[in-house]
Amino acid sequence: MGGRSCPGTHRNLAVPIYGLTDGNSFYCSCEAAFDPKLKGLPVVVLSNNDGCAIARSSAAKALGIKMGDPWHIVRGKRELEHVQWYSSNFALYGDVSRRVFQVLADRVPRAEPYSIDETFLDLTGLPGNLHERCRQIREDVRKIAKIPTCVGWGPTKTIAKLGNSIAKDEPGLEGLCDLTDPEVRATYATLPAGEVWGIGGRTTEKLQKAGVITIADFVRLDPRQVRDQLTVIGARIHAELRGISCLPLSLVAATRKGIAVTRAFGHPITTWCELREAVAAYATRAGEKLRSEGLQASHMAVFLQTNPHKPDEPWHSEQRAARIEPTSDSMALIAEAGRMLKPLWKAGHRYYKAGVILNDLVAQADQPAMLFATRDPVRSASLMAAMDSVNARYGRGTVRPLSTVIQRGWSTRHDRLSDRYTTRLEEILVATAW
DNA sequence: TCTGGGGTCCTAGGACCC
DNA sequence: TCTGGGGTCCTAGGACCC
Repeated sequence: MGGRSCPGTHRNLAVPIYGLTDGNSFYCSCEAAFDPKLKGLPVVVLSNNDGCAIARSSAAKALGIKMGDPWHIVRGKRELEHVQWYSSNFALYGDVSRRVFQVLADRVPRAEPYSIDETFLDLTGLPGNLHERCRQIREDVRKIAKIPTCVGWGPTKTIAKLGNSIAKDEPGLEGLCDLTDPEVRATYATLPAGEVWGIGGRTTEKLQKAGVITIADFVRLDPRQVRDQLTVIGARIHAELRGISCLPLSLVAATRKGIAVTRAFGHPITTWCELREAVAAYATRAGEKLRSEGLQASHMAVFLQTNPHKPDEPWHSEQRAARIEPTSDSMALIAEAGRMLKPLWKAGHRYYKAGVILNDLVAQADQPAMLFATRDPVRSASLMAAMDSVNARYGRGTVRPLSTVIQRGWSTRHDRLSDRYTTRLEEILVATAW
């Protein structure tokens, strides 16, 4: 990696220093934060449907459990009997994430949340010993939010990110890695280029064919060549590794560009009836997400896939997309999704996964009709929580569970479809002509 | 031999990230 | 039997317009 660039132009300005903190095995650490006896044990957090491992504690990693391992295979192994496994609880992880961010934001001039477990920090011009400062921040997060982290820092975000991953891999560094010094960076330039943030599998392959193996090899390339072969994205990474900051800290939370609700069914679906029910539920959920953020969507895509893990069965993946009237009304979304899905569905296929994706989001014009659609006879906690959040936003009683409505014989406020609450999915499907 | 060309909008698809 | 669910950004190419 090269030295710092552009010296002297802004002699009066301090050299920028970016930090990156990252929660170790974040989801597992969240579970352990609420159940301290998990500390040090092999813990695994599973994806939706408990399909595969999406987080492993270090003890679980040591047992050889990999990211994305299908749980039905791993579970059967005798030597893994004592692994503690959890279904994912994203509401919990979101809460912990906000707490961690608050601790960080209170301790640096500027902080940018990057992902559920990562935060970029502005460490520019801080007085005193930076290493000691980062050590203290890390300690505070562990004490207050109960989450172990690593911190890396350097002159650009990409270098900070690299520092963070080095801090994670080298126990001797005690979770801290300072890459502000070009000479220190040079000692890590023998790492594979694929370790760099933004250089994924495809790019690594491409680079290898050109004889580029290590970070040092990559940095040595001619910038124009990088721009030609790897587009502006590659060019930015290349510059950042040479100490030229191209990715500024952004303090305004980016407005969301899209909303996706996609899911594997858990078992193959063959009938139109089952399929429409699943996709109607996704569209309903997508509408809830829109409304909870005060947004409307004016573009929708729907897709349908068979199982990609069955090489002997033919694989189909079909998608349809179209502009729609701006809406956040679940009813309208269900109707649109149905219209798009119908020509995609074919009898005889064993469908594995489907999804509804909303794009071109705009601020909501006015309040849409509320819809509470579920076949679930159980009032699950997540359902009640979703209902509460709608009511908190639009006023008490805007939505209620179906059972309450029936029980009390209420004739309730209307929606666009009929003169009473439409809460049963079957009715919605009939009414929207699926 | 040589088919206008540039701008803009839209979509699909690729690549990467957590 | 059972294999994640979200996101972002960029590019190429077609349609359309002048």
